[in-house]
Amino acid sequence: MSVITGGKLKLVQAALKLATERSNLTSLGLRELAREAGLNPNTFYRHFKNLDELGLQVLGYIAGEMKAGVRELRMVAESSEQAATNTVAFVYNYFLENKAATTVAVRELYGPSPILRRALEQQLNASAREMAEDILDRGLIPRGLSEQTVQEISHMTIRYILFRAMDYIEKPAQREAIQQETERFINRQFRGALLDHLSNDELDALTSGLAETD
Amino acid sequence: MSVITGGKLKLVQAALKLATERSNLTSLGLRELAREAGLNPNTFYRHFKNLDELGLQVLGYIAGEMKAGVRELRMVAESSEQAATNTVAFVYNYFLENKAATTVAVRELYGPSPILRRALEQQLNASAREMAEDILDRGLIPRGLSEQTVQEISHMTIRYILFRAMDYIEKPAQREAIQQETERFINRQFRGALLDHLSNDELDALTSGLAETD
DNA sequence: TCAGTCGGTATACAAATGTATACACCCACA
DNA sequence: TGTGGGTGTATACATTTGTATACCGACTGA
Repeated sequence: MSVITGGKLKLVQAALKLATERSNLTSLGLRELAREAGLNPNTFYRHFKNLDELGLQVLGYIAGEMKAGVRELRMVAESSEQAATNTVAFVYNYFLENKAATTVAVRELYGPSPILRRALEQQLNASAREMAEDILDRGLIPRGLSEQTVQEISHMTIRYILFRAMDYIEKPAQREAIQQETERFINRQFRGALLDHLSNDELDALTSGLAETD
Repeated sequence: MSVITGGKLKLVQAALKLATERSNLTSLGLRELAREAGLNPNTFYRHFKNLDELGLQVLGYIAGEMKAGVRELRMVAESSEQAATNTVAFVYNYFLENKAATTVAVRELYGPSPILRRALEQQLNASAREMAEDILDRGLIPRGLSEQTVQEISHMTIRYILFRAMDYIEKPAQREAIQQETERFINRQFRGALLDHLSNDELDALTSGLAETD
């Protein structure tokens, strides 16, 4: 299970910190890193062959944190009726408490290193599958949606929330609004999907009695 | 109107190229840049005070390209009935033809420089407003949605498409799928919004006759 | 014709970087 | 008891970086 400790942990955490406040993982300097970790530059080589290897370890570290978060998330959701609202709030709060990891993930997802990108994408896909499973198992959504549709929407939602989390983190005044907006996003996706197979005319017929009242 | 030419243009294009293939704008080196542009390092100072200023110019350059694209886009959309499909295809194609600018935009939107981020965000917000206006003016969406709702959905859609464009660019085999998925995304948002003010029970009643058939 | 500005170059230098080599301490284990 | 590996340090060095100063040709306007 090789848990990271000591100087190695210091370096990984330093990387996370520096990548957040200055740039991305792949453009960190070895000496810069050692300085932040309070170690001698050469100590780096005791733990990593090069900077790429460090990057992968950092992602592994992030993945570990995220997994713990998701597990906790499931437990909270389990004990709640108003799943959508509470889950969205919880997810954002989770990102807020893992600001550095979230920032790095967002930046590396479309960053310059193919290795890191692929690793992150798989992580996100796994989360989407899990979310879809969860939704289906617990019957949280309107009836009548195929598994494939739920998966697709989960996939979109995960990505949407991840990016939105950056604004959530950095604009405290808008947190409430972002959270509500995200709930609307999710609801619209699922509800809209119920109407996927309707033509525009059929849609008109169905909704002719409705008009937005606010 | 100060159009960029000569050595300055070479530097801006070099920045775009290097930022795409290696990292982000803010981590470029002055000498690296000059080398790529085939110029003496000190020539940089003839055009820019520092690297931040270069970054802003690059964003301006990108914004210019984007604006031209949007104008062209409007003309295409004008002459089409099936607006959604053609527009989505056109937008992705536009990103494809401006790969470097798109990549840099995605990376800087949540990158380390607040200045660049703010500039980009304003650019995106302007695009969203324009999209919303366009949709409302031309009556492209189901009746019954407030202007505010259309704006919100435009906002979400612009961002969604921008990020999705990265996959579109880099995974040719998936382009068709991404395009269709995006169309579903947009339709679901607008159609789902029609049902915003329904409770879950009302929704059940309305859709009880419907079942996904594919 | 000539002075001035613009875009570009050459040279120089202090600072920072990645890395190699050699040394020091601690702990396990034979 | 000693010996070997894991972790950290000190010193050194070639390379690269940002930037300062000075020089050069072309174009422009008086």
